[in-house]
Amino acid sequence: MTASARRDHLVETALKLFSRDGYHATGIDKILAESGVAKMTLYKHFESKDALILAALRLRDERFRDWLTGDVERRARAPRARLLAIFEALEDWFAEDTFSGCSFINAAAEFADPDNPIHAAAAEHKALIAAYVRDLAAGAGASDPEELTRRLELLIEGAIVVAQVSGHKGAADAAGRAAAVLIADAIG
Amino acid sequence: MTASARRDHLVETALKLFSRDGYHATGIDKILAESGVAKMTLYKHFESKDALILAALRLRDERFRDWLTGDVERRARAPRARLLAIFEALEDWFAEDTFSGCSFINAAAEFADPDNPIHAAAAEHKALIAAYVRDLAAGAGASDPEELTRRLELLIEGAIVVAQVSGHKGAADAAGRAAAVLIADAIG
DNA sequence: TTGATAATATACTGATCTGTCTGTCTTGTC
DNA sequence: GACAAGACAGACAGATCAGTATATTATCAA
Repeated sequence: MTASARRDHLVETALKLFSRDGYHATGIDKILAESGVAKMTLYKHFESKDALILAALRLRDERFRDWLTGDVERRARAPRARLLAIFEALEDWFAEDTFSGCSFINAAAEFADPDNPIHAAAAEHKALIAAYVRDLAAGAGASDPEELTRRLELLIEGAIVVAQVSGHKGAADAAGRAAAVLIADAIG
Repeated sequence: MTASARRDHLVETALKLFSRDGYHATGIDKILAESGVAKMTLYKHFESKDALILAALRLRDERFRDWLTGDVERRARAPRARLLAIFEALEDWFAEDTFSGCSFINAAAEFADPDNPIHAAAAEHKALIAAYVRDLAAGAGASDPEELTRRLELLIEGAIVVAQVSGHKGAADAAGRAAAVLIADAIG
Protein backbone atom coordinates (compact mmCIF):
# COMPACT_ATOMS: atom_id res chain seq x y z
CA MET A 1 0.00 0.00 0.00
CA THR A 2 1.38 3.37 -0.99
CA ALA A 3 1.74 6.26 1.42
CA SER A 4 -1.10 8.31 0.02
CA ALA A 5 -3.37 5.28 -0.12
CA ARG A 6 -2.65 4.69 3.55
CA ARG A 7 -3.43 8.30 4.30
CA ASP A 8 -6.71 8.02 2.44
CA HIS A 9 -7.62 4.86 4.29
CA LEU A 10 -6.89 6.61 7.57
CA VAL A 11 -9.09 9.57 6.72
CA GLU A 12 -11.80 7.22 5.49
CA THR A 13 -11.82 5.28 8.74
CA ALA A 14 -11.70 8.46 10.79
CA LEU A 15 -14.67 9.89 8.92
CA LYS A 16 -16.70 6.74 9.52
CA LEU A 17 -15.99 6.68 13.26
CA PHE A 18 -16.34 10.42 13.79
CA SER A 19 -19.69 10.37 12.01
CA ARG A 20 -20.96 7.37 13.91
CA ASP A 21 -19.67 8.07 17.42
CA GLY A 22 -18.81 11.76 17.48
CA TYR A 23 -15.58 13.68 17.52
CA HIS A 24 -14.64 13.82 21.18
CA ALA A 25 -15.95 10.32 21.85
CA THR A 26 -13.78 8.81 19.14
CA GLY A 27 -10.21 8.30 20.31
CA ILE A 28 -7.14 8.19 18.13
CA ASP A 29 -6.46 4.63 19.27
CA LYS A 30 -9.82 3.42 18.01
CA ILE A 31 -9.16 4.89 14.58
CA LEU A 32 -5.73 3.27 14.49
CA ALA A 33 -7.04 -0.12 15.57
CA GLU A 34 -9.87 0.01 13.04
CA SER A 35 -7.66 1.13 10.18
CA GLY A 36 -4.63 -1.01 11.08
CA VAL A 37 -2.33 1.98 10.78
CA ALA A 38 0.46 2.77 13.22
CA LYS A 39 0.33 5.82 15.39
CA MET A 40 3.51 7.31 14.01
CA THR A 41 2.11 7.07 10.51
CA LEU A 42 -0.88 9.11 11.58
CA TYR A 43 1.32 11.79 13.08
CA LYS A 44 3.51 11.84 10.00
CA HIS A 45 0.51 12.78 7.89
CA PHE A 46 -1.33 14.96 10.42
CA GLU A 47 0.03 17.17 13.10
CA SER A 48 -2.86 16.59 15.48
CA LYS A 49 -6.23 14.97 15.95
CA ASP A 50 -7.88 18.24 14.97
CA ALA A 51 -6.02 18.17 11.67
CA LEU A 52 -7.34 14.66 11.07
CA ILE A 53 -10.85 15.84 11.84
CA LEU A 54 -10.43 18.64 9.31
CA ALA A 55 -9.20 16.18 6.68
CA ALA A 56 -12.18 13.93 7.35
CA LEU A 57 -14.55 16.86 6.99
CA ARG A 58 -12.91 17.92 3.75
CA LEU A 59 -13.44 14.42 2.38
CA ARG A 60 -17.01 14.42 3.55
CA ASP A 61 -17.69 17.83 2.02
CA GLU A 62 -16.30 16.80 -1.34
CA ARG A 63 -18.11 13.48 -1.37
CA PHE A 64 -21.44 14.83 -0.14
CA ARG A 65 -21.63 17.68 -2.60
CA ASP A 66 -20.63 15.43 -5.48
CA TRP A 67 -23.33 13.02 -4.50
CA LEU A 68 -25.99 15.69 -3.99
CA THR A 69 -25.44 17.58 -7.21
CA GLY A 70 -25.09 14.35 -9.20
CA ASP A 71 -28.23 12.88 -7.73
CA VAL A 72 -30.24 16.05 -8.24
CA GLU A 73 -29.09 16.44 -11.82
CA ARG A 74 -30.00 12.87 -12.53
CA ARG A 75 -33.47 13.29 -11.11
CA ALA A 76 -34.49 16.47 -12.91
CA ARG A 77 -33.40 18.87 -15.59
CA ALA A 78 -35.13 22.20 -15.06
CA PRO A 79 -33.79 24.32 -12.19
CA ARG A 80 -37.15 24.53 -10.52
CA ALA A 81 -37.60 20.77 -10.61
CA ARG A 82 -34.05 20.35 -9.36
CA LEU A 83 -34.80 22.47 -6.32
CA LEU A 84 -37.50 20.00 -5.43
CA ALA A 85 -35.29 17.05 -6.31
CA ILE A 86 -32.97 18.09 -3.48
CA PHE A 87 -35.56 16.88 -1.02
CA GLU A 88 -35.96 13.55 -2.80
CA ALA A 89 -32.22 13.10 -2.49
CA LEU A 90 -32.38 13.92 1.20
CA GLU A 91 -35.03 11.26 1.65
CA ASP A 92 -32.66 8.61 0.31
CA TRP A 93 -29.90 9.86 2.54
CA PHE A 94 -32.03 9.69 5.67
CA ALA A 95 -33.04 6.14 4.80
CA GLU A 96 -29.45 4.89 4.84
CA ASP A 97 -28.84 2.67 7.84
CA THR A 98 -25.63 4.50 8.61
CA PHE A 99 -27.40 7.85 8.72
CA SER A 100 -26.57 9.73 11.88
CA GLY A 101 -27.18 13.32 10.98
CA CYS A 102 -24.99 15.80 9.19
CA SER A 103 -21.30 15.54 10.05
CA PHE A 104 -20.98 19.30 9.84
CA ILE A 105 -23.90 20.15 12.08
CA ASN A 106 -22.55 17.63 14.55
CA ALA A 107 -19.05 19.08 14.30
CA ALA A 108 -20.35 22.60 14.87
CA ALA A 109 -22.21 21.30 17.91
CA GLU A 110 -19.08 19.80 19.45
CA PHE A 111 -16.83 22.72 18.51
CA ALA A 112 -19.09 25.63 19.31
CA ASP A 113 -16.52 28.40 19.04
CA PRO A 114 -17.05 30.01 15.62
CA ASP A 115 -13.32 30.75 15.42
CA ASN A 116 -12.43 27.10 15.74
CA PRO A 117 -11.23 25.87 12.31
CA ILE A 118 -13.49 22.83 12.61
CA HIS A 119 -16.52 25.01 13.18
CA ALA A 120 -15.42 27.23 10.33
CA ALA A 121 -15.16 24.21 8.03
CA ALA A 122 -18.74 23.32 8.89
CA ALA A 123 -19.92 26.83 8.07
CA GLU A 124 -17.96 26.72 4.82
CA HIS A 125 -19.66 23.49 3.80
CA LYS A 126 -23.08 24.97 4.43
CA ALA A 127 -22.12 28.04 2.40
CA LEU A 128 -21.18 25.83 -0.53
CA ILE A 129 -24.49 23.99 -0.35
CA ALA A 130 -26.26 27.33 -0.23
CA ALA A 131 -24.34 28.49 -3.30
CA TYR A 132 -25.62 25.49 -5.21
CA VAL A 133 -29.18 26.18 -4.15
CA ARG A 134 -28.74 29.83 -5.12
CA ASP A 135 -27.68 28.87 -8.64
CA LEU A 136 -30.78 26.76 -9.03
CA ALA A 137 -33.01 29.43 -7.54
CA ALA A 138 -31.65 32.03 -9.93
CA GLY A 139 -31.99 29.64 -12.85
CA ALA A 140 -35.56 28.92 -11.88
CA GLY A 141 -36.37 32.61 -12.23
CA ALA A 142 -36.96 33.51 -8.62
CA SER A 143 -37.57 37.21 -8.19
CA ASP A 144 -35.28 37.20 -5.14
CA PRO A 145 -32.99 34.16 -5.37
CA GLU A 146 -31.17 35.10 -2.16
CA GLU A 147 -34.35 35.05 -0.16
CA LEU A 148 -35.59 31.82 -1.68
CA THR A 149 -32.22 30.25 -0.93
CA ARG A 150 -32.39 31.33 2.70
CA ARG A 151 -35.82 29.77 3.02
CA LEU A 152 -34.93 26.50 1.32
CA GLU A 153 -31.78 26.24 3.42
CA LEU A 154 -33.96 26.38 6.51
CA LEU A 155 -36.02 23.48 5.20
CA ILE A 156 -32.95 21.46 4.31
CA GLU A 157 -31.26 21.91 7.68
CA GLY A 158 -34.55 21.46 9.47
CA ALA A 159 -35.20 18.18 7.70
CA ILE A 160 -31.74 16.87 8.59
CA VAL A 161 -32.19 17.74 12.26
CA VAL A 162 -35.71 16.38 12.56
CA ALA A 163 -34.67 13.16 10.86
CA GLN A 164 -31.75 12.72 13.20
CA VAL A 165 -33.12 13.91 16.53
CA SER A 166 -36.68 12.65 16.25
CA GLY A 167 -36.09 9.85 13.77
CA HIS A 168 -38.85 11.05 11.49
CA LYS A 169 -37.58 9.77 8.20
CA GLY A 170 -40.50 11.45 6.45
CA ALA A 171 -39.02 14.82 7.30
CA ALA A 172 -37.60 15.19 3.80
CA ASP A 173 -41.01 14.58 2.31
CA ALA A 174 -42.66 17.26 4.40
CA ALA A 175 -39.79 19.60 3.61
CA GLY A 176 -40.32 18.95 -0.09
CA ARG A 177 -43.99 19.83 0.17
CA ALA A 178 -43.17 23.01 2.07
CA ALA A 179 -40.51 23.85 -0.51
CA ALA A 180 -43.05 23.53 -3.32
CA VAL A 181 -45.20 26.13 -1.62
CA LEU A 182 -42.27 28.50 -1.04
CA ILE A 183 -41.02 28.09 -4.59
CA ALA A 184 -44.45 28.81 -6.03
CA ASP A 185 -44.59 31.90 -3.87
CA ALA A 186 -41.14 33.01 -5.03
CA ILE A 187 -41.64 32.39 -8.73
CA GLY A 188 -45.34 32.49 -9.29
CA MET B 1 -27.15 25.76 51.79
CA THR B 2 -29.72 23.00 51.89
CA ALA B 3 -29.25 19.69 50.12
CA SER B 4 -31.76 20.33 47.36
CA ALA B 5 -30.43 23.84 46.78
CA ARG B 6 -26.98 22.33 46.37
CA ARG B 7 -28.36 19.83 43.92
CA ASP B 8 -30.04 22.60 41.94
CA HIS B 9 -26.86 24.63 41.88
CA LEU B 10 -24.98 21.60 40.60
CA VAL B 11 -27.47 20.99 37.79
CA GLU B 12 -27.46 24.68 36.95
CA THR B 13 -23.68 24.75 36.61
CA ALA B 14 -23.66 21.52 34.64
CA LEU B 15 -26.24 22.89 32.21
CA LYS B 16 -24.20 26.02 31.64
CA LEU B 17 -20.98 24.14 30.95
CA PHE B 18 -22.56 21.37 28.90
CA SER B 19 -24.30 23.95 26.74
CA ARG B 20 -21.20 26.04 26.26
CA ASP B 21 -18.52 23.38 25.83
CA GLY B 22 -20.38 20.18 24.94
CA TYR B 23 -21.14 17.03 26.86
CA HIS B 24 -18.08 14.89 26.28
CA ALA B 25 -15.74 17.87 26.42
CA THR B 26 -17.02 18.91 29.85
CA GLY B 27 -15.49 16.85 32.63
CA ILE B 28 -17.01 16.19 36.02
CA ASP B 29 -14.08 17.92 37.66
CA LYS B 30 -14.75 21.16 35.83
CA ILE B 31 -18.36 21.16 36.96
CA LEU B 32 -17.29 20.50 40.55
CA ALA B 33 -14.66 23.24 40.51
CA GLU B 34 -17.08 25.73 38.99
CA SER B 35 -19.91 24.91 41.36
CA GLY B 36 -17.77 24.43 44.47
CA VAL B 37 -19.44 21.14 45.22
CA ALA B 38 -17.60 18.04 46.41
CA LYS B 39 -17.41 15.00 44.21
CA MET B 40 -19.13 12.74 46.71
CA THR B 41 -22.03 15.13 46.87
CA LEU B 42 -22.48 14.82 43.14
CA TYR B 43 -22.47 11.05 43.30
CA LYS B 44 -24.90 11.08 46.19
CA HIS B 45 -27.43 12.91 44.04
CA PHE B 46 -26.63 11.27 40.69
CA GLU B 47 -25.46 7.80 39.95
CA SER B 48 -23.37 8.84 36.95
CA LYS B 49 -22.39 11.67 34.66
CA ASP B 50 -25.11 10.60 32.24
CA ALA B 51 -27.69 10.99 35.00
CA LEU B 52 -26.41 14.52 35.58
CA ILE B 53 -26.69 15.25 31.87
CA LEU B 54 -30.28 14.04 31.94
CA ALA B 55 -31.06 16.25 34.90
CA ALA B 56 -29.51 19.24 33.14
CA LEU B 57 -31.60 18.54 30.05
CA ARG B 58 -34.75 18.23 32.12
CA LEU B 59 -34.05 21.64 33.63
CA ARG B 60 -33.37 23.10 30.22
CA ASP B 61 -36.55 21.61 28.75
CA GLU B 62 -38.68 23.01 31.51
CA ARG B 63 -37.07 26.44 31.39
CA PHE B 64 -37.03 26.74 27.60
CA ARG B 65 -40.65 25.78 27.11
CA ASP B 66 -41.76 28.08 29.89
CA TRP B 67 -39.84 30.91 28.29
CA LEU B 68 -41.08 30.18 24.77
CA THR B 69 -44.75 29.86 25.57
CA GLY B 70 -44.64 32.85 27.90
CA ASP B 71 -42.86 35.00 25.38
CA VAL B 72 -45.16 34.00 22.54
CA GLU B 73 -48.28 34.59 24.59
CA ARG B 74 -47.02 37.99 25.59
CA ARG B 75 -46.32 38.94 21.98
CA ALA B 76 -49.63 37.94 20.43
CA ARG B 77 -53.09 36.74 21.27
CA ALA B 78 -54.59 35.03 18.22
CA PRO B 79 -53.22 31.55 17.46
CA ARG B 80 -52.19 32.51 13.96
CA ALA B 81 -50.25 35.53 15.21
CA ARG B 82 -48.72 33.39 17.92
CA LEU B 83 -47.37 30.98 15.36
CA LEU B 84 -45.51 33.87 13.81
CA ALA B 85 -44.47 35.19 17.22
CA ILE B 86 -42.50 31.99 17.74
CA PHE B 87 -39.98 33.24 15.22
CA GLU B 88 -39.70 36.62 16.89
CA ALA B 89 -38.92 34.80 20.11
CA LEU B 90 -36.27 32.75 18.34
CA GLU B 91 -34.66 35.93 17.09
CA ASP B 92 -34.18 37.14 20.65
CA TRP B 93 -32.76 33.80 21.67
CA PHE B 94 -30.21 33.77 18.85
CA ALA B 95 -29.10 37.27 19.81
CA GLU B 96 -28.12 36.22 23.32
CA ASP B 97 -24.36 36.27 23.72
CA THR B 98 -24.42 32.87 25.37
CA PHE B 99 -26.29 31.33 22.44
CA SER B 100 -24.58 28.19 21.26
CA GLY B 101 -27.33 26.27 19.55
CA CYS B 102 -30.00 24.02 20.96
CA SER B 103 -28.85 21.87 23.87
CA PHE B 104 -31.04 19.04 22.63
CA ILE B 105 -29.86 19.06 19.04
CA ASN B 106 -26.32 19.13 20.38
CA ALA B 107 -27.03 16.30 22.78
CA ALA B 108 -28.55 14.18 20.02
CA ALA B 109 -25.46 14.88 17.94
CA GLU B 110 -23.11 13.63 20.66
CA PHE B 111 -25.29 10.69 21.65
CA ALA B 112 -26.38 9.44 18.27
CA ASP B 113 -27.88 6.15 19.34
CA PRO B 114 -31.67 6.67 19.41
CA ASP B 115 -31.92 4.19 22.28
CA ASN B 116 -29.61 6.26 24.44
CA PRO B 117 -31.72 7.94 27.17
CA ILE B 118 -30.03 11.26 26.46
CA HIS B 119 -30.96 11.08 22.79
CA ALA B 120 -34.47 10.04 23.79
CA ALA B 121 -34.74 13.07 26.08
CA ALA B 122 -33.82 15.30 23.15
CA ALA B 123 -36.50 13.71 20.97
CA GLU B 124 -39.01 14.10 23.79
CA HIS B 125 -38.24 17.81 24.09
CA LYS B 126 -38.79 18.31 20.38
CA ALA B 127 -42.06 16.40 20.59
CA LEU B 128 -43.27 18.73 23.34
CA ILE B 129 -42.39 21.79 21.28
CA ALA B 130 -44.23 20.26 18.34
CA ALA B 131 -47.27 19.66 20.53
CA TYR B 132 -47.35 23.35 21.40
CA VAL B 133 -47.13 24.31 17.75
CA ARG B 134 -49.87 21.83 16.92
CA ASP B 135 -52.23 23.44 19.45
CA LEU B 136 -51.65 26.81 17.87
CA ALA B 137 -52.01 25.44 14.35
CA ALA B 138 -55.31 23.81 15.23
CA GLY B 139 -56.52 26.96 16.97
CA ALA B 140 -55.57 29.01 13.93
CA GLY B 141 -57.92 26.91 11.83
CA ALA B 142 -55.43 25.05 9.70
CA SER B 143 -57.12 22.48 7.50
CA ASP B 144 -54.37 20.00 8.35
CA PRO B 145 -52.76 21.07 11.64
CA GLU B 146 -50.43 18.05 11.64
CA GLU B 147 -48.97 18.97 8.29
CA LEU B 148 -48.60 22.63 9.15
CA THR B 149 -46.86 21.65 12.37
CA ARG B 150 -44.43 19.43 10.51
CA ARG B 151 -43.58 22.28 8.16
CA LEU B 152 -43.16 24.89 10.88
CA GLU B 153 -41.03 22.50 12.89
CA LEU B 154 -38.67 22.29 9.94
CA LEU B 155 -38.36 26.07 9.87
CA ILE B 156 -37.79 26.26 13.62
CA GLU B 157 -35.07 23.61 13.67
CA GLY B 158 -33.58 24.96 10.48
CA ALA B 159 -33.35 28.44 11.92
CA ILE B 160 -31.61 27.15 15.05
CA VAL B 161 -29.06 25.22 13.03
CA VAL B 162 -28.34 27.99 10.55
CA ALA B 163 -27.95 30.50 13.38
CA GLN B 164 -25.52 28.25 15.19
CA VAL B 165 -23.48 26.72 12.37
CA SER B 166 -23.32 29.68 10.01
CA GLY B 167 -23.83 32.45 12.54
CA HIS B 168 -26.62 34.02 10.51
CA LYS B 169 -28.56 35.67 13.27
CA GLY B 170 -31.17 36.72 10.73
CA ALA B 171 -32.18 33.11 10.27
CA ALA B 172 -35.19 33.55 12.53
CA ASP B 173 -36.38 36.46 10.44
CA ALA B 174 -36.19 34.52 7.21
CA ALA B 175 -37.91 31.60 8.92
CA GLY B 176 -40.70 33.91 10.03
CA ARG B 177 -41.24 35.16 6.48
CA ALA B 178 -41.29 31.58 5.18
CA ALA B 179 -43.69 30.62 7.96
CA ALA B 180 -46.06 33.39 6.95
CA VAL B 181 -46.22 31.94 3.45
CA LEU B 182 -46.78 28.40 4.71
CA ILE B 183 -49.44 29.50 7.18
CA ALA B 184 -51.29 31.44 4.49
CA ASP B 185 -51.16 28.33 2.34
CA ALA B 186 -52.47 26.16 5.15
CA ILE B 187 -55.27 28.45 6.27
CA GLY B 188 -56.04 30.67 3.35
C1' DT C 1 23.14 -6.75 -2.57
C1' DT C 2 23.04 -2.48 -0.54
C1' DG C 3 21.15 1.61 1.20
C1' DA C 4 17.39 4.60 1.99
C1' DT C 5 12.73 5.16 3.06
C1' DA C 6 8.71 4.30 5.49
C1' DA C 7 5.61 1.70 8.22
C1' DT C 8 5.46 -1.33 11.95
C1' DA C 9 4.79 -2.60 17.17
C1' DT C 10 5.54 -1.29 21.63
C1' DA C 11 6.48 1.39 25.35
C1' DC C 12 6.22 5.61 27.39
C1' DT C 13 5.03 10.26 28.71
C1' DG C 14 1.85 13.37 31.42
C1' DA C 15 -2.59 14.68 31.49
C1' DT C 16 -7.39 13.75 32.14
C1' DC C 17 -11.36 10.88 32.53
C1' DT C 18 -15.22 8.76 35.66
C1' DG C 19 -16.02 6.96 39.83
C1' DT C 20 -14.58 5.32 44.84
C1' DC C 21 -12.79 5.88 49.37
C1' DT C 22 -11.28 8.03 53.69
C1' DG C 23 -11.17 11.05 57.15
C1' DT C 24 -12.28 15.91 58.75
C1' DC C 25 -15.27 19.66 59.33
C1' DT C 26 -19.54 22.08 59.27
C1' DT C 27 -24.36 22.22 60.00
C1' DG C 28 -28.83 21.64 62.07
C1' DT C 29 -31.59 19.46 65.78
C1' DC C 30 -32.75 17.96 70.10
C1' DG D 1 -23.67 21.16 74.58
C1' DA D 2 -24.22 16.41 72.36
C1' DC D 3 -25.26 14.01 68.56
C1' DA D 4 -26.03 12.71 63.75
C1' DA D 5 -26.18 13.78 59.01
C1' DG D 6 -24.18 15.66 55.27
C1' DA D 7 -20.74 18.15 52.76
C1' DC D 8 -15.99 19.04 52.62
C1' DA D 9 -11.03 18.19 50.59
C1' DG D 10 -8.01 15.25 48.71
C1' DA D 11 -6.00 11.02 47.56
C1' DC D 12 -6.73 7.15 44.88
C1' DA D 13 -8.18 3.58 41.28
C1' DG D 14 -7.99 2.09 36.64
C1' DA D 15 -8.87 3.43 32.26
C1' DT D 16 -8.18 6.34 28.45
C1' DC D 17 -6.68 10.52 26.27
C1' DA D 18 -3.26 12.84 22.69
C1' DG D 19 1.15 12.73 21.39
C1' DT D 20 6.41 11.17 21.44
C1' DA D 21 10.34 7.99 21.36
C1' DT D 22 12.65 3.84 19.98
C1' DA D 23 13.86 0.02 17.74
C1' DT D 24 12.51 -3.52 14.39
C1' DT D 25 10.70 -4.91 10.04
C1' DA D 26 9.10 -4.43 5.34
C1' DT D 27 9.47 -2.15 0.76
C1' DC D 28 11.74 -0.64 -3.14
C1' DA D 29 15.11 1.49 -6.12
C1' DA D 30 19.96 1.65 -7.67
